[in-house]
Amino acid sequence: MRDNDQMPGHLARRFQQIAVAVFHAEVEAVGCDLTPVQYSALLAIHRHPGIDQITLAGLIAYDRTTITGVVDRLARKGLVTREVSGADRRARVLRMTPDGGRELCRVQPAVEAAQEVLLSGLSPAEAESFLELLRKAIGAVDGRSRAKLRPAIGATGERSG
Amino acid sequence: MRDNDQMPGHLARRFQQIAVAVFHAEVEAVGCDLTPVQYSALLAIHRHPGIDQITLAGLIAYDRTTITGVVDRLARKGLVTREVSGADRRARVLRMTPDGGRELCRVQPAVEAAQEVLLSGLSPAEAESFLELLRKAIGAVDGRSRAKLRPAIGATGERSG
DNA sequence: TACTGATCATCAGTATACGTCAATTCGAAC
DNA sequence: GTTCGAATTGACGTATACTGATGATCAGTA
Repeated sequence: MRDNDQMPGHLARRFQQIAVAVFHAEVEAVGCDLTPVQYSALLAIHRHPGIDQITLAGLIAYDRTTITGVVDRLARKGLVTREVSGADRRARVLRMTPDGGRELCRVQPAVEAAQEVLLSGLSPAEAESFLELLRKAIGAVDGRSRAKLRPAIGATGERSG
Repeated sequence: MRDNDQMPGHLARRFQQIAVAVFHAEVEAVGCDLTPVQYSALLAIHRHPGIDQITLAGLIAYDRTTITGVVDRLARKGLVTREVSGADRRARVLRMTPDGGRELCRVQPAVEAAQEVLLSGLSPAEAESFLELLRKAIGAVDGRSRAKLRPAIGATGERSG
């Protein structure tokens, strides 16, 4: 039996745990109240106005049911609007409000700072190599997070909607 | 604004998300019902019989309030026992049951398999380099989260204060 | 004995994450 | 026009994770 620091799964959990804490600290420091997931969603909605929730989930690799709560909280803060689509009344059309735009601009430097803190233990060359390997590792097993889901539904990230 | 691919925080979340899914798949395949966190806790209790919950939390870098629920579920499955310590009536002494030992043995190959799957996109040299950088990055920012890594003081997990 | 501060476990509240199921709606076949 | 399969969303249950608060206990002190 290996030690915990030999287990990529454990290290992944630990790194992500710290990443969330660092994000919270940096974002709070600039007076914003956004979680990492809420930031990702807000950014995606900004880049894809009128997106529906399923497509949004695919874009940032979230579970479909998780998006409901995330969007709910963003809407409650007045950062996005969620309206029934005219073309497809099942779908909810998501748009960023002016308040959402301001919040996104305001939080941006904090997000950048958080990413730098996370890699502060590595030299620039090491950081680059680390991200490269991380992307490579993810790429090889991407789609595994859907392994237990019914196969009929589309893959994460591509819905060409 | 960077793309998600350039954000270590996002990549960390994605990698961890996949790690959990792969773990679940492999563990289910051998007929076990353990989450990654439950496995870590069970292994730590096996290695430190009589450990209390706070020390356990420090060993595997969990939040102290999370441990309550994790141990609760392990106890409900009959894999560990939780009794009030004779020396310190605030503390709960944790021990693995024979059933817990059997479950741990049975799940071990699945856990190993999951770790291999996670790194399947990397060559052995790359995998080693990746884990090295991951450990280094974590080491530099460890302590930023509420759940800090704290090595056990005594061999059996006694913390004397 | 009583007070004080620290420690251990737990609970309430919030948020992420996933699976299952139900309700609604859409598109297409009948 | 109604029925049927598919798709979108939401509700509910379970698990992890952290903040803040509380109760119980321990150790030290007056």
